[in-house]
Amino acid sequence: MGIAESLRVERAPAPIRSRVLDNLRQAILEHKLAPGQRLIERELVELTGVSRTSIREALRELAAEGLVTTIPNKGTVVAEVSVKEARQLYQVRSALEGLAGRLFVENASPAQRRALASALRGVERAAAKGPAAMLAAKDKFYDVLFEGGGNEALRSMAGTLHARVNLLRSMSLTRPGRPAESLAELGEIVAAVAANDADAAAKACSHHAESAGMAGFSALAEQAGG
Amino acid sequence: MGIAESLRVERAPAPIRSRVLDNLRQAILEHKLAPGQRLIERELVELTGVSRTSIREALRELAAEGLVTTIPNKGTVVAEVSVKEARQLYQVRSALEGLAGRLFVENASPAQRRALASALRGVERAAAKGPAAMLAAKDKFYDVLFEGGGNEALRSMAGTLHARVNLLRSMSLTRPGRPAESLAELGEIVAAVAANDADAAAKACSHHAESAGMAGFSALAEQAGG
DNA sequence: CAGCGTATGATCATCATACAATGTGATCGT
DNA sequence: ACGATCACATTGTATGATGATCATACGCTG
Repeated sequence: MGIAESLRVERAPAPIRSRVLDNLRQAILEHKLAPGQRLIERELVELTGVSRTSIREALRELAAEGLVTTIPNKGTVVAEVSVKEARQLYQVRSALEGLAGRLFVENASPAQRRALASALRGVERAAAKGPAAMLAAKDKFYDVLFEGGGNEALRSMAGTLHARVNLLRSMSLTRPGRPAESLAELGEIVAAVAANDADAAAKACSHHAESAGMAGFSALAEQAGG
Repeated sequence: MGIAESLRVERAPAPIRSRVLDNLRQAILEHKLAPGQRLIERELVELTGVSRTSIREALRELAAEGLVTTIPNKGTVVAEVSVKEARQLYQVRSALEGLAGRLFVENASPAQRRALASALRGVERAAAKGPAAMLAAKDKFYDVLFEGGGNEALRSMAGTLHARVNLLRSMSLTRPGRPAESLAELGEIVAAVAANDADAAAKACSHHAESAGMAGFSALAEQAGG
């Protein structure tokens, strides 16, 4: 690290509202706040210790991200994602991940390619430890993938998309056989990257996203049906 | 229209902040507010006649949409899109429009297919009237396209993306020969739709977006270079 | 004149408070 | 049981105050 970076004082005392925003977002993603749950401003004020102004501004941003829904004069609730909406979100996600795969092949550095292979091994190891660990490892895999593609806009859009489908996925990888299938699909991605085949990588990424969506839906259907 | 729709009273007294939001968004898209221009809260208060509270909340949403940039303790400016960012945005857009084309073939009703062909003829007519008219007609074309695909999430993401690249495109169709080229590409989309070939439609849509991006960039390069 | 420190003004960030508008549920009289 | 009415909770908007941060101008010193 050069002296310029080492001396740079972090220009981000992190405005309160963005810390509130981060906390709320995380709480939603971790399902500490369940979809449909009301977010009453006064309660948030008490919980966080910040003023209503800041709370409201944070809520506006969450609303723009699609993580909460605001009903005028009624209030704000954690967004609920219908199955239909989730299907749409997965379609979009599939398209974006296809692009991510292509860009990775086209732009990733050798180190990033190694990191992707390494992340795959991480997922393999995590697969044994249960769904939660595997999800975390997959997030890491995707981090590397999007990072290597070098497209910030893509990464951020995929991120908000991921957050939104996450509202629904409590059941993604709970189907027997799905983890192994998922692993195989990730393997194909890495293989396509190794072969430097952008089209194949795009297809593999897109296919994986689609297939993950399908798995979630059939789990959902079973749950609803049973 | 069924009785349910005909009796539905429009539940939307339109909170002030969302009207402010709409107005600001439109002003930005119409380049009445230029990229880089500062948006000073006090001035916005005076211009709009609403309180700072509402202004700030609207600005937070615009920031989440990527249309403005907020620098802590400094202020809010209309977002500036660098060429690099625009390239990334066009890549994403291309992927999304590819999906849109595929979904249209898969889901659009006969009426919507006719509307698409009709929209194409509208673009042809508008092409003679200059770039502005053609842009408007193309927006209409895309409206039909996304509508027919039936994916709301896709539509809305494409919308915000469109808004963001719009920050940069004053020169998209000003290149000689580009309008004709653009028309031909739209024609291919419609042809693929007529042939019910989802893959071809996806490719045609994606190609058109990509090619529009390229045209914009070379125009930009000329401008910078000359 | 270059460099430094200070004064000053503009603007944002946050907060506390107030009041109006709206929706919700309880109460009450019949 | 039914409808009107009232009370309460919550959001929507406005206002004023205070502190923080940044940009700029100014003046001092060597």
